[in-house]
Amino acid sequence: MRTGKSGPVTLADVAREAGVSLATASRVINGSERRPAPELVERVTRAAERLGYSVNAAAQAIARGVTSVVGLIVSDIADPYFSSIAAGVTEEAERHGLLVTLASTKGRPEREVDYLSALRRQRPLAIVLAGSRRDHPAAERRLATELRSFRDGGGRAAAISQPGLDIDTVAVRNAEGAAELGQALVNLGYRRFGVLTGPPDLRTAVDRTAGFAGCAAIADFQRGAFTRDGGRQAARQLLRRKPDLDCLFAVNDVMAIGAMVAARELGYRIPEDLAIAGFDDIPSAGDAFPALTTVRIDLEALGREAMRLVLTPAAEPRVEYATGTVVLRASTKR
Amino acid sequence: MRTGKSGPVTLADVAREAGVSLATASRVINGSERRPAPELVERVTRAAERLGYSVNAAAQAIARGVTSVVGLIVSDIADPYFSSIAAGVTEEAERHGLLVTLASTKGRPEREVDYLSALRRQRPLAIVLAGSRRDHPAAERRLATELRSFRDGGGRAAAISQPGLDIDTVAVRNAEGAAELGQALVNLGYRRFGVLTGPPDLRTAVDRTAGFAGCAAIADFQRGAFTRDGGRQAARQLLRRKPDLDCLFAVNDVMAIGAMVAARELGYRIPEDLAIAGFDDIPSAGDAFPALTTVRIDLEALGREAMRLVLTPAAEPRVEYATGTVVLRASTKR
DNA sequence: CTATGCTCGGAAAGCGCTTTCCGAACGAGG
DNA sequence: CCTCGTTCGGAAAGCGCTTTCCGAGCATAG
Repeated sequence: MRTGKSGPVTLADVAREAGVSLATASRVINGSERRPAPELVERVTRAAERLGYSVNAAAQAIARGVTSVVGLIVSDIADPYFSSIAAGVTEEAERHGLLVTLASTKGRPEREVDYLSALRRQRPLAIVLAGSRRDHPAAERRLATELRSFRDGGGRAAAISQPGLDIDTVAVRNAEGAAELGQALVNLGYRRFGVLTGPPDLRTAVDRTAGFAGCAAIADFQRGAFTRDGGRQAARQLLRRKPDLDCLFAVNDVMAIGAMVAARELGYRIPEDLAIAGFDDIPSAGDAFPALTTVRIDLEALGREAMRLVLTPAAEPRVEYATGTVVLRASTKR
Repeated sequence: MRTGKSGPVTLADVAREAGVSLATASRVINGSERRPAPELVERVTRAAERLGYSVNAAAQAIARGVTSVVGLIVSDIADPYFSSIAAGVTEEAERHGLLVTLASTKGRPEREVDYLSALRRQRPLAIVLAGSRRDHPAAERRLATELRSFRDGGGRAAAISQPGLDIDTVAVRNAEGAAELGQALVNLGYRRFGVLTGPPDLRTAVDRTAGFAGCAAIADFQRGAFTRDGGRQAARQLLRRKPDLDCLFAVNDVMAIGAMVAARELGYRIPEDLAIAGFDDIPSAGDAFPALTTVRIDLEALGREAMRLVLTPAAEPRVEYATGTVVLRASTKR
């Protein structure tokens, strides 16, 4: 099909093929204000098709001064929590004809900054930060600096999860959700609670623990990584130490699922011997057996909402709160 | 910090600030062959930092003729199967300093083409197609055309899953894996098999069904969507029709998990009354209760391998096969 | 001390597009 | 029949970079 010079077909090629000027070709292809005569439109369209032309987004971006991509930074795209958020973000992006460039930091705050600056180079319309906020002052400061430069240059950014970054934020009422859950479990008659807390520098984890502690008397804590295996190990240690707990609260669902595995390995029946509850309501929470009691957060909505915020500029950073709802399932049946 | 004109800081701004020419600034920033004198490097670096400069990737792409992004098309990023693949792709991309632009088609073949052409505009170094191949001749033809233009223009592409697209492919030995699983289940003593097949136009689903059927006598089939709910509904219908099956094979894990839910709703104990097996070994398969027997595919490796293939150009399209290994777990314990 | 060969900054061309501006062509109004 | 106002195609400038090319300055060899 293509002959001669290599590399992608350019608009100039199309114009030549159609026997019109570059300007006319451009006007046809990008549907500008000025619509050339029907016959020319036809010729150009045909030529473009014949050559398999695809506009060069980079050139367009540079000429127009805006791109049509948004950046998304998550901690781990394989984690259902983040992949659900990503689904919401991509869905809303698509609705606006935008492409999403994804970065997965694997939880390391330094990488978050690196990725932010890599994304910044793409001059995205907006950047959504969905990585978990950690108490890591140095990284946080670098992040803020980078973010400021980005916004000074006309970029827009939003965060999902904790507020505190001085940008549009969709925050989760972690403490409140955990408190409600704690209350519900107390109402169910549980008394000897064990809590599997996440990393101490992870604000989400800390807030959930605190909220829960406000409503339910906690017999013991055990820290663990924010992952399935973290939950499993933490539960194992905790149950070894305090075998007579009657309910375990893991600060997120993936930990809770790990905890279920551990509890069963130690011979507990769930929920008869030990109840377990989580937080987030990731898709597999409802499929676990017994189905996991948790605090439902509409994760896709979080993603969609962050996109919406970031695409409707405002003078001041806004913070929206998503509240979770307690979902009692079989893992805490009495 | 910034004064005067708006928009992001440009290299020209940096050069002016540092009192050097554009050329020198460029040489310092992008680390070209020619290293300017230390003093100038210092001045430029300082100026860039002071201004919060971030190179414009689009301009760079256009000047250099290559970008540093790769495109990834999946069916549904919220599905653990695809998010695991995405994790592999992003991991390998990062290792090469590349950014990943993600598109989620929600299973509609037409959208796959749309996204492909949208991605093509970004002139990515490579595009990885991880959407499921369907028998949808029209869409497939458009896809092939688009793909050809992309490659004619110097782009590289790879597919994950089925071969047949005339590009580098990482394929899964679906039939073989399913056959091995069938054999293993027969060895375990199961005899009355029910199969939950996916959509009839989905090659992956068809191949797995066929492979399984080659080794195990199938009492009945039931078609269903390739999702959790599809599995649940299909299982429900099938079990209503043939209540005395002793083992259900769902052509993927998410369907199998849905089937578990349905079976339990109908009063079956698993695995005592009914065994269940899936395919893929998504992360939650091992966490299900009872843990799900399945065919393990290293999904992240699929993603990594596809990236590797696509980044090491070859004259002819290559096809690599990933073979699954049967993992017997509690859901088929005898 | 001159000829030769470097090294190193900077001017400028060029990447693929968009958009402004200009001038030609044409229709309508007087 | 002329003028004015439109419409429309094309030339060219410009977007932010990279890179080639040139010329100045310097060290070394003869």
